[in-house]
This record gives sequence, C-alpha cells and structure tokens, in this order.
Amino acid sequence: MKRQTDPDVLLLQSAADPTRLAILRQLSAEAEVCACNFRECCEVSQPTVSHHLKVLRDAGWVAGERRANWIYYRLRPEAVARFRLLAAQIEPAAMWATIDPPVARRRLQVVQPEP
Amino acid sequence: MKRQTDPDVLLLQSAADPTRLAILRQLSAEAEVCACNFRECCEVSQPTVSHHLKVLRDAGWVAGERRANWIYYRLRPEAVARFRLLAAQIEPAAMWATIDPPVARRRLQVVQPEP
DNA sequence: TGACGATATAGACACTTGTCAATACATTGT
DNA sequence: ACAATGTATTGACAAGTGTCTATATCGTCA
Repeated sequence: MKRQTDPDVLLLQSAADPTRLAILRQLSAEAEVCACNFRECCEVSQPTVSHHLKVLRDAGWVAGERRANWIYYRLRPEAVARFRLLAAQIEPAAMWATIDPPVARRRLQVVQPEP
Repeated sequence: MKRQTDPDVLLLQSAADPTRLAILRQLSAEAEVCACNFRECCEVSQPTVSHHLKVLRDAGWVAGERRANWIYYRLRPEAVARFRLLAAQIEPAAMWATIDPPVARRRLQVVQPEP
C-alpha cells in the first residue's frame, strides 16, 4: 500500500472506525471519560477498547491521565483543531475556477497537504 | 468487523486514504476535474483511480458528469456540509461537564450519531 | 461500421485491520 | 507480601482494503 506520511490521512484513518468515532463522540460529550466506561458505548471487549485507545493516542486524538487504578481520557485540542482545519479546506472550489475551457489532459497543479 | 451503518463513519472512511484525500484536495482547488487528470496527482494506475472515484461516489463525496469522452468530477456540497458538521461536533466538552466527581463504573449516557 | 480513446469492471494478490482469549503489567488495599 | 481490580500487550484469525493486469463498456469520429 501507499505510504501514508500525511498526518491528515492518519487523523482521518484513526477516526474512521465505528468504535473509535464512538469514543471521540463520548469524549465530546463528557470531557473526561474513564477507560473502563468505553466498553458500554462500544460493546466490545476490554482489550479491543485498549487497542482503539492506543490508535487514537498514537494519532494524537486523545491523551490519558492515570488516577489511582483508572485512566481518564480526554480529547486533545490540537487534534480537534487540525481536524477542523482539514474540514475547512475541503470545500467546493470557487466558481471562477471553472472559467477556463475544459481541456482534457491539461497539466494539473497538484495539491499538497499542509505541513 | 462491526457493521458500519453510521453515515459519518462511511464519510470518514472514504476520505481516509492518501489517494482519495488527494482527489478531494484537487477538487477543492479546481471545482471540476477530468477523471483522466487524477492519475497525475496520485501516481496510480487508471483502474485504481476509477476504483477510488467509485468509493468517493458511493460515499456521496463526489459526482461525475460525462461530456463527450471525458467525465468531470466535482465535490458534492452535501457531503462537504456533513463533513463540516461532523468536525464541528468533535470538540472538547465544556468545562462544566467535569464537575461531578470522577466515579469509575458510573453509567454512561451513550452518545449517538446524528441521523 | 470500425477504430480509437476514456472509463469501468473482474479477478487476483499482498497487506492491513478489528476482534478476541490469554496473559502480563500496574496500582491499591488488606 | 498477597489478592483484587483496571489497563496494556501478545498472538492468532477472519475479514477488509488498495493495487495491479486484463478485459469490457461507452462515446466519438472517420
């Protein structure tokens, strides 16, 4: 497969799973959630929760803080900000971009992700 | 794997690929792109481009219009809007959500995706 | 009609991913 | 030190994904 060094792709991939999106939604509603509570909203086993939390941690989406036996997770604002920036960049191009005649095979100015 | 009936997950999954994100970015810059031109920005074969365009079409991200031999693709504003709504919903919860004492094992109010 | 170019589909293959059971690790309390 | 509880890791497996080559389909033009 293609190497995915693009951090935006990583951000999207880590969010693009039912269980992980449920975790992100829960963290949007509660600010701080104990790891032990994610089993309820996701209906998966404890190791699976742990696995998904690791994916989200590695992608920068969440951070966990240990308190006694429990680890409380929260959203990382940097990831949220990056995600919103990405969402803002995906938009129908302005109308003036279509005025040139539709010439097939013309050379594209390839779009690059933001560093 | 878990069934993914959640349309937001579908939207994310279809965007979470280097080639497809490149396509979406190109369409954000150009409003209308001939299918034949995507090979340049993605460096993949023609069938692969076609495959990814199908994924994006099925997810509602893009629509193609045939003109003579060529098919011109553009972003669908509905998908863009849905994506932005999703991005707006993922956010660090408000501070007042943390005032209750951190009780492990408390019952969660499970967050559901918007219909 | 037939040739040509653009796009889509089919099939195959390597690789990745999500899941679980079993186990290890960490922290608290007896 | 030991038991109990929460979390992480390991290893295995089925299922999904991205890519290609080969081929089919669609539209245009001579």
